[in-house]
Amino acid sequence: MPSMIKDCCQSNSETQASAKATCGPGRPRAFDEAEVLDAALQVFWQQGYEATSLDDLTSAMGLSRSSFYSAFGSKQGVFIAALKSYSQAAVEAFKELSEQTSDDPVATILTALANPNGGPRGCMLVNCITELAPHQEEVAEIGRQHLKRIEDLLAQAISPNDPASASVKARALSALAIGTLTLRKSGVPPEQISGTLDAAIELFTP
Amino acid sequence: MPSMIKDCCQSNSETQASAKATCGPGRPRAFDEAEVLDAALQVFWQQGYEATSLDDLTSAMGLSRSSFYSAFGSKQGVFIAALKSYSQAAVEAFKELSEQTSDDPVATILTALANPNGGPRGCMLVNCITELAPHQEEVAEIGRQHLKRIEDLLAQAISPNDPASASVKARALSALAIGTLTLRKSGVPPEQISGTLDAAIELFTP
DNA sequence: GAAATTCTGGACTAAATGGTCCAAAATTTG
DNA sequence: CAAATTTTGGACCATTTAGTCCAGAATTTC
Repeated sequence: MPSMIKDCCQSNSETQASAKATCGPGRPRAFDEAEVLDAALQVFWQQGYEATSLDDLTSAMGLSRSSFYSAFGSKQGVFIAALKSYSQAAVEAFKELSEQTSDDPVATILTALANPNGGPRGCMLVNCITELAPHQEEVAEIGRQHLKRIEDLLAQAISPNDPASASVKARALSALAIGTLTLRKSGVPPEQISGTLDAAIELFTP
Repeated sequence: MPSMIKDCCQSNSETQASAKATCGPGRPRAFDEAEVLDAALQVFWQQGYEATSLDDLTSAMGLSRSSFYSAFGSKQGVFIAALKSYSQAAVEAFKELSEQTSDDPVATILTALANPNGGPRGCMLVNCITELAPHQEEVAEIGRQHLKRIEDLLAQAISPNDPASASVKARALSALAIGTLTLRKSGVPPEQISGTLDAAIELFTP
């Protein structure tokens, strides 16, 4: 029976993935959970869920199969954990962006939405919704929450004093941004996409 | 040496899939190629490429493995054939729609784009671009052509006398429609999506 | 009706899949 | 240093994967 009193370990990342507390005696974890989770994210992002194999994952994460399963339980497990972590980080980044931008925050956010960090891989969550939402309710739910947060951020940017009034417009704009991600994935050159986006922004914000 | 003179068979469908000419003596094909191709399309549409197994396909198409491979060559083979056939049919349908509609053709086309026959499965080509375009250039190319055709149709509807001038607007609108497909897939109720679309149309067509 | 030709079903293969398990090594606390 | 505890690597498993192959049935032309 461990004492459970001392404040535990270096678990600063607080992902809700593994319930295992690595306290007391015994060999400590040799990997940083947030780090390997991000590695898994990159692979899923690049290849999609079905096309990613266990070997792809473990080798990218630098984990043995045992460590993998003991830490995340299953392929589904890492996937959901990675997806949640992605959503959280992405929303956070957009929030900061909108707070830092003083003039024309709408254009700034839209441009960022349409040119995600992932580059041609697009938005991880949009990809996952397309691939999995119809068959995995949990993914659909994460997707809906994510989209909602993005829309709220946009509404806030459009009309800081009365965000509710801009909700429809915000949704339309986010749909527009999402659509451009598909254009990008199909190989349409970035300049053309930027042009399209600029024209749309002009129409939307008179 | 067959004579090669008589006009061949009942091959009215003209899909570019199988090079096999079923002329001369011998048992004729027991299935309609276009029909089974459509069956394959439905499965791919519902499940995606990776998630669809050979057994899924053959059982949906009502074909034995031998017939399947002799007719289509590979899983990739049917997939590409089905995708091309889908694109052709979809573009044709939109063209007819835009020609039949006299007043507000833009709204009509957009609404149709955002509410595809596939229902919650969305647009087959958008799904495939998201899943495969980054790794399969052929799919990307088919996707680009498809999108281009849709955009041209929209530009024509927006500005019948000078379509070129409306190309950017057309692309923005198609991006908007594509985005709403993702919203739909994530489970956003259709009424909300319609509302969003109506608002956007109003902004775009003053 | 006979020969020719093609389709059909099912058995088969080799590889890859997600997941399990255990002995050994490593690192902690006391 | 010793005991306790946990990670680790790799072997292992049953299942599924896309794709091949062949003997027999079916249907054509002549």
